[in-house]
Amino acid sequence: MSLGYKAGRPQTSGWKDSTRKHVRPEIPKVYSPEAIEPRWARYWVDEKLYRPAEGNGSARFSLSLPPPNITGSLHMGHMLEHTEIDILMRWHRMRGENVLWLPGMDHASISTQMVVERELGREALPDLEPGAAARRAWQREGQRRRLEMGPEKFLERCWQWKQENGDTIRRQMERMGASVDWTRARFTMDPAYSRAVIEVFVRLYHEGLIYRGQYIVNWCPRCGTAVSDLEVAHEERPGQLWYIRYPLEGGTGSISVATTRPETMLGDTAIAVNPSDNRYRSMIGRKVILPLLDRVIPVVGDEFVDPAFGTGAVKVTPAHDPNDFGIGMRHNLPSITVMDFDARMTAAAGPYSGLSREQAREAVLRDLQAANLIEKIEGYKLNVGICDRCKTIVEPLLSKQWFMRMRPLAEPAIRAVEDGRTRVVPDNSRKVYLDWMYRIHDWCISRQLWWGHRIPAWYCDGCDEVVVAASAPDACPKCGKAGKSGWHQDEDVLDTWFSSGLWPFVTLGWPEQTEDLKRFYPNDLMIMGFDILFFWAARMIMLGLKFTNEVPFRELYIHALVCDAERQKMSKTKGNVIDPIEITEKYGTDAVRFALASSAAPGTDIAFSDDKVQSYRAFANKIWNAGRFILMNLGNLPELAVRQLGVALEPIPEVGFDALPVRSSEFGVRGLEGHGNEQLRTEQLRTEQLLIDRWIFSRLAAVTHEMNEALAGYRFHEAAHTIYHFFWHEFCDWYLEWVKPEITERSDEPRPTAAWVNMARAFEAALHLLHPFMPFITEELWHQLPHSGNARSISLTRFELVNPQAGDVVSEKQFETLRELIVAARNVKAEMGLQKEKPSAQVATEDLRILEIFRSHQHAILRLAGLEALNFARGRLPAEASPVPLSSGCDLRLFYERPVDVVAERTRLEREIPKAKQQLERIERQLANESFRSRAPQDVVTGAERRRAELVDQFQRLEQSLARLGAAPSSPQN
RNA sequence: GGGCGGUUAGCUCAGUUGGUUAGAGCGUCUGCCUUACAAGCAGAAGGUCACCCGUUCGAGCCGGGUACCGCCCACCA
Repeated sequence: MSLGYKAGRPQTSGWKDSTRKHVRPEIPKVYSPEAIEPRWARYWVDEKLYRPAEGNGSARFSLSLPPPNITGSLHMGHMLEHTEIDILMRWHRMRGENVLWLPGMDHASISTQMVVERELGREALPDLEPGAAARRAWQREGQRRRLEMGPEKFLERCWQWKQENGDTIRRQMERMGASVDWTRARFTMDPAYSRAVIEVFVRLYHEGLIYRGQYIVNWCPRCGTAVSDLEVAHEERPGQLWYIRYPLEGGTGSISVATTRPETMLGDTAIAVNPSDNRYRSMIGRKVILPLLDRVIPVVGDEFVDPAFGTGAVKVTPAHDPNDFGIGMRHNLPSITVMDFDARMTAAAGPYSGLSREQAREAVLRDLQAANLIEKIEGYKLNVGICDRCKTIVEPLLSKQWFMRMRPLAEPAIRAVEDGRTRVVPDNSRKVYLDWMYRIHDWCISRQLWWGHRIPAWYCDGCDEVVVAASAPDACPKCGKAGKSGWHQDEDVLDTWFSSGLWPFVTLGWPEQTEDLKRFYPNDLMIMGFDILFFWAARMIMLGLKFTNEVPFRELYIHALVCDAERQKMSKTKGNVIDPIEITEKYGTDAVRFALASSAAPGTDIAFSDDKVQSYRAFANKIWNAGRFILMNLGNLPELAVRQLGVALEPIPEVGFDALPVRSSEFGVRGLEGHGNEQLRTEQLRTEQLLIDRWIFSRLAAVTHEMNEALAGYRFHEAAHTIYHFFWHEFCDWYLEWVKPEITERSDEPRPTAAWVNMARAFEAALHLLHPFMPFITEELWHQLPHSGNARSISLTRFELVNPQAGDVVSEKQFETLRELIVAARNVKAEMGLQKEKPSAQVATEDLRILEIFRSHQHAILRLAGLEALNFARGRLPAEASPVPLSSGCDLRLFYERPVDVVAERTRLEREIPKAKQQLERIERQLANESFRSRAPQDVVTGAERRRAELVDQFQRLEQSLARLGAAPSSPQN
C-alpha cells in the first residue's frame, strides 16, 4: 500500500541533501508497519549489519540459535524464542559488545522423513478430504512410495524439501527482525557438519562409549524404526489385568500370573517369583507348562518380582519386555521373539503366527478361556508407551542397535551444572536436569530411517568383521580381503539429536581450531523450551564437555510455552494455532514481539491472544505519533541548525548516557550555547523547562537501570512493562504535554531551542530502550532524527545503559508534588462536571517552599490542569471550602458555581467514610502496639505516624463535608 | 508411584530478599474529535490475594496442612 511516504535509509535521508529549509514529507497519522518493516528487514540483511566485528577488542556475547527443524514453517514458540534472544542480542550489541548470533537449521531426521512421506502420499492421493484420517492414509501411502522409489530418489526429495522450507524459515526470521549473522548460517547436514558428526561417532566408538548390541528397544511398528526412551510418551489408558493359570509340570496344581499383555505369553520362557516369598519359595526350580503352546518353562527366583503385586508370580518374556529381558539375562533364559517389526506374530507364535498384536490378544484370550485357564480379570489402568511422532503404541522389541554409554559422559555434565559452570534458569529446571542425569540410561542412537547421518560402520562382505571409520577401510583386518569395495555400510542413520548435540561447537568450525571457535566458544547463553531439556540441552552439555573440555554455554535459560488465550497448548489437531506470519501481517512484527515479551515471565506459560497484540499495536502507534510530533516541530529548522543539531545529537561512545544534559551545568546545547537560553521567554518558563528536562532524564536513568536488572534476570515482561509505562505515561503524558508550548510556539523561529534538543535526546534515549523489543519502528524513527556522520543503524549505535548516578531526586520529588496537584485539580473538575470549564483554584499550606514550587511552575499547572488562575494562601483551608488534601501537606480548592449534586455527593461520602475509618483504625491499632514501635525500623514507624495524621485529617474533612451536606436545605437539582 | 508449578479485579496476568494505600493491560462507566496520536486524552468504579493453622511487631510473599487445576518424570507385570 502506498502512503505517498517514503522514509529513508540513512543513505537517502533528506537531512544532508537539503541546502536550505528542510521540507519534511507528510508523515501519516496512523502507523503502518507494513510500509516500514519489510524495508528495514531487507536492509539489515543486505548490509550484513549483524556480523560481529573482527578482532578481540571488546567484550563478546555469543549464542547459537536453536536450529529450527526444516519440517515446516516457524510457529509462535519459535517467535517467542527468537524474540527473547533478539532482545538480548540487541541489548548487548548496544552496550558495545561484540555480538554473534549464529543461525541455522536442523535436518530433523525422523520428523522430516515423515513429512516428506506424507507429501508423497498427498501427491498420490490428492482427493482426500484433509484431516486426521487423510494424514494417516497419506503417511501409509507415502511410506509405500518411499520404499518403492528407493533411498537415492527419496533423499533427493528430502533435499528439495530442505531447500524450500529452509528458505521459508529464513524469510520468516528476517521478517521477525532476528539480528542473526546469516553469513555464518549452518545446517546439520552441511558437508563440514556431517564430517564432524562422523568424527564424533568414530571417536566415541574407539573409546568404547558407543557400542552395538542386541537389546530391548522401543520399536515403533508404524515408523519402522527404533526410538529412544525420550521419544516415547506415556499415556494412561483403561485396561485389564488377566490372571492366567500356568499348570505345574507333573499334573498337580498351577501357578497363576497376572498380565496386561496376554499375547506376549507366547514368548514366555520362565515364570519368576521373589525368592523371599514363602508362598512360592518351594516352586523355584520346578517347571510349568506354558499354556496354548505346551512349552515347558522353569520357575526362577528373582528379587525384581514384587510379592505384593498381582499373584506375586510373573511371566517372563525376555524378547518383549525390558524387565523380563533383565530377568532373562540374569537367569540365562532364552529369548523367543513372537512379534516382528510390523507387530505381527511370528512363526514362533505357532498357530497365532501372522495375526496382528490385537488379533493375537483376542485369540489367545479366547483359547485360554476355552481351556479354563483364566482365573479372573480385573480392571486396571495401565501406562502404554506411544510413539511421540505418530502416536502408535510402541512395542518393546529385541533388536540389534547402536547405543551410547551415558554414565561416563553424564558425570562431568552433572558437575558442570552443580558447580555453576553452566547456570540453569529458572532454578527448578536445573533440578529437573540433575534428577534426569542422575538416572540416565544408555541412549539408543541408531534409527532405521533414510534421512540423516549414515552410521560410519562398515561390514566386511567376506567375514563378520565390523570396522568403524569415516570411510571404508582398504583391507579387512580379519579376513585380509583387500579393497574398499568389499564393504557395505550400515544402513541406519543417527538419531537427529546426536548431531544437534554438537551444535554449539561444530557450528563454529570444530574439529578445526578456527578463529570463531576461539572467539565465541563457549557460548554465553542458550535459550530453549523445557520440552527439549533432555533431548538437547543435556546432550549438548555432555558432548560439549567431552569434545572441547568446556561447557557449551555458560547460561541456559528455559523459556515458557506459548498457549492460546484459554491456556491450551497450541496444536494443529486442536486447530488453535496462531500463525506468526498472519498475525505479524495484521498488526506488525513490533506489536507481536512486544506482546510476547510483555507476557514472558520466567516459569509461566504464555496465554497469547489477538487482544494483546492489538494493544501493543496501539503502543507502536503512540510511539509513531510522539515521533511525528517531535519531527513536525523540527520541520522549520534551517539546514545549518540541523547540521549543528546533528553534531549535538550524535551519541558519543565514550560518554554515552552521561552526555545527556541532565547533569551538565550549562544546560544548553553544545555548539549552540547562548542561543537556546535567549529564547526562553521568561524566567518562569525557563524554570519549568529546567524541571521537566531534569525530571525526564532522571526517569530515563532509573528506567534504564530497571531494565538492565530485569533483562539480566530474563524478566522480559518486567523490562517491557517498564519501558511501556515510561514511554506512554511519563514521556508522552507528562513530558511532551509539559514542553508542548515551548516546542510548538517556537517552531517558527529560526533556531532550535534547547527544549527541542533535550526533547529529541530524551526521545532518542527512549528509542534505544525500546529498540530491542520493537526494532523496526525504532530504527525508522531514529533514522528520521538528525544525525551527522555515517549513522547506519540504531542497533549499532552505542548507548550506555548503566548510569545510576544520573538520578535527580530533588527534581523527581518536585515533579511529583506538581503532578499530584494537577491530578487532584483534574479530579475535582471531572467529579464536579467542570471539564469544559476553566475554574480558578486556590492552594494553601504552611510550607512556603512548596508554595514557591507551585508559584514558580504555575504556567504548567494552569495549562495541564485546565485552570484559569491559581492563588496561594498560607495555612489550611476551612472545611466549608471542601478542600482536597494533598500528600505534600497542602489543601486545594476549586472555585465554581455549579450546584452540587447533593445525592451523588452524599453517596460518594458515605462510601468513602467507612473506608477511611477502617484504614485509620488499622493504623492506630498498629501504632498502639508497643512491640511495633520498638521492633519495626524507625522509618516504618514514622511513615505510619505520618500516614495516621493524614488519615485523621482526611477523615475529619469527610465527616464535616457530610455534615454540611445534611445541614444544607436540599435544593431541587436541575 | 515420584517431582514441579498454579489459585491475586469481570478476563489475562505482574507482584525479586516480609514493611506505609496490592499493580498493569484488556473490558466496563463518565466527560472530551484539546493542531502528535479516537489505535487518542482526562477521570472513575472494581480485590476477604483459594481455604485452614502457624512464625512475626507486621504475611499476597516465609513454614505446615487441605481443596481444585495444570505439567513433567517413572522398566511393578
